Amino acid sequence: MRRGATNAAQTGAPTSADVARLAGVSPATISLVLNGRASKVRISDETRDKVIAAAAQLGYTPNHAARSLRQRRTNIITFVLPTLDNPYFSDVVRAAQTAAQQHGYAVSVIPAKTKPGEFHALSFLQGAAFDGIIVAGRENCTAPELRQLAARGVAVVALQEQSPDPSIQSVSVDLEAGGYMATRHLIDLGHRRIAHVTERLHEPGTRRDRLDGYRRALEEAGLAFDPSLVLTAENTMAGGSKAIEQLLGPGMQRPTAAFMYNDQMAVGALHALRLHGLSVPDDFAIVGFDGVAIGQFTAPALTTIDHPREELGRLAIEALIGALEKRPSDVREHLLPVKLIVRESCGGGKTLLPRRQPRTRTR
Amino acid sequence: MRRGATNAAQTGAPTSADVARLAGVSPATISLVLNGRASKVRISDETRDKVIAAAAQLGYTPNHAARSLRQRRTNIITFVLPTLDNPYFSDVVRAAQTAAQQHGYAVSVIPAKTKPGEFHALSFLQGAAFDGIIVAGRENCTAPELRQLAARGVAVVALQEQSPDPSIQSVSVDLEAGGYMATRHLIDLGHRRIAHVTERLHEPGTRRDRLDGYRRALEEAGLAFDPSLVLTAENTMAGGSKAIEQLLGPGMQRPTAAFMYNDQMAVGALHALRLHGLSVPDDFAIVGFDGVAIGQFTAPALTTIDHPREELGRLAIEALIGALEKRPSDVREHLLPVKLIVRESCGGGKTLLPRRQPRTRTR
DNA sequence: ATGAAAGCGCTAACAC
DNA sequence: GTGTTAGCGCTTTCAT
Repeated sequence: MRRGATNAAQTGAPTSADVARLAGVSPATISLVLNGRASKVRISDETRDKVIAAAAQLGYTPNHAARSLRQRRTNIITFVLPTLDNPYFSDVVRAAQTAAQQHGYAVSVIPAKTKPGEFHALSFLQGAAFDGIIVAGRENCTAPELRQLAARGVAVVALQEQSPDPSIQSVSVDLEAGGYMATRHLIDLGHRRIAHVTERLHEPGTRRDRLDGYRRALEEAGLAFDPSLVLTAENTMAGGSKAIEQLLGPGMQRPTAAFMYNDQMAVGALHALRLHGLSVPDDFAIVGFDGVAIGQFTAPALTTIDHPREELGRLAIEALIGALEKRPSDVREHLLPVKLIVRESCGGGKTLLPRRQPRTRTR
Repeated sequence: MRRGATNAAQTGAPTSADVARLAGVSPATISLVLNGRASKVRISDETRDKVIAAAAQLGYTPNHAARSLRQRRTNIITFVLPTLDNPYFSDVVRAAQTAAQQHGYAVSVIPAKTKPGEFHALSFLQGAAFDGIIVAGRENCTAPELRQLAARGVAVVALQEQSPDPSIQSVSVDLEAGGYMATRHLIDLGHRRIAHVTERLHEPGTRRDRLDGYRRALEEAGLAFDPSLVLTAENTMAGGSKAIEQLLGPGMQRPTAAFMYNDQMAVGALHALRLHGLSVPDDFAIVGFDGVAIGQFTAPALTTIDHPREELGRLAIEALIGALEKRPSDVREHLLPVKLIVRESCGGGKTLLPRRQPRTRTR
């Protein structure tokens, strides 16, 4: 039996044909009107109003899959994050979402931690239910799947990593400068044994990093680089705490300060120091990295390196949409500046004058 | 000119027809093999291998839009969160993702804060690029769009809220019990003026809440409910901080303890108390709510009400997939228990015995 | 100014 | 066992 009946009975959702029938026009007209192409003087006001009324009456919404199939685009941009734990990305994604919406794109987030050895978490993305993808996390950024996606025409932007593939853009903050500023701040405050706690990563980085800045600052001050002062730990508060435990353990020639991978790990560090009865900043100084909200609420408040997180998100979206809409850009890599925020965890920010101001933006 | 040429040239992605041509079979066979329906003795091993080889050679991946259109399903479940800020959801989503993957679904997250008055942030979801949706946040849960989605056949699960629509399931933790336990704990510790700081929400709740538990505990202890002790604030650390400021302001008959909406706001509370030179727990006690990681790292560590966040995520997915696959369930609402975790922010958890143990799970 | 028709890439029914 | 065919719901020439 041929069924001319409305599809709504089967799926619960009215189709453009349903609307067309109700309005007494063809499906093509529905499309024209609802996509605003009616403005090109093509559809009469009368028809337009009929269509809009019919669509409203039926509660019609275009089928996403059909539209994507036909147009070869989804208007969705996906953000791949290693974890939802870190409020850092919350700020980045929020700004990205705002920017994306202005261009007619929706943003969705997929938490995916690519584990070394295991199959890459990104493989399921191949279906490409999105037009573009912004990837954070070193392991995710270096996944071979990304290059495949790029080869298929999906626009790809890597956060904080540089890809050998020229079609993959990157948007980053200047981690090296941040590492330098953090370490330099501690040196200026008189510290000579300065530890650096970093994230345990299983892929080699592609860009100059916190550690490079740390080394540059030491070198500049004529301090020897001591590998035993560089620890890796899990990127969590507990990880930061453990690293400090280790630093304070027996047999260690204790540092007097630590530059932590991020504010989250710095919170853990403060905790460990407290447990050891050490006062911050009097007995031990801590510098964080990121500038996320929590740093203002710790005791003591965190001195940290602030990232322009909103700008990072906005820029990532703009780079992505540029690529998507084939506006060729000569800029393959965007590098954003960071700035030192002096709070309490290193002490006397206001009394001791730094010898010179590292490059930074000031409000 | 008719083009029989491979589509790969146009989009960068090979189609099933391309694979079929290379393997010397029909597109239907490709589908059969690649979807594992070959196991039904229908395809010869030889053909199967040819197909697999051809697909691998081309790097073929099925087009998501086409497949969704044909099958009327996407295998994607979307999580709508009011914000990515709160690590609470990080735990929930992680567990949900694990559970979903076991059933062959991918999870994506959309941060959407429905603002009262403004148009509902969920409206853009109408396209339904997903099979089911799990919604958190009161404003999101009460959005009329949800009922439309449900009517269209999208499975919907609300977190912490009950919908009048019977097709919308709910998965919640027992907030009322948590409120009771938190308040009761403070009462048992000798507090008589106990404040409650809650989130500023613009929609009426649909379920018994922290506040109800708070009132029940007061009542049971013969303490009068004092509306001036119940404050609303923004659900952030800063919001918690401000609320406490207000409580300590001039002209206030100060409480000696506060039960905070969640751990995040409790962190802000600790900060404000510190600024006022009050010692926690000696001068003022704080109970949090949630049990997120940060509570272990504050000074003092937070006494809190722990939620089974993993179970919440897992259950939400299972309820959703049950609905999706039309396994009818008589359970429309799932209620999960909470438990008190005594740390430092209320003092003497170990010395003072609660008069009776509220219902809770113990590990 | 509008309609007819083709087709995006896939899969489910039905032939053979 | 495998190929043929139809069609999911939409948009987009092209005709009228």
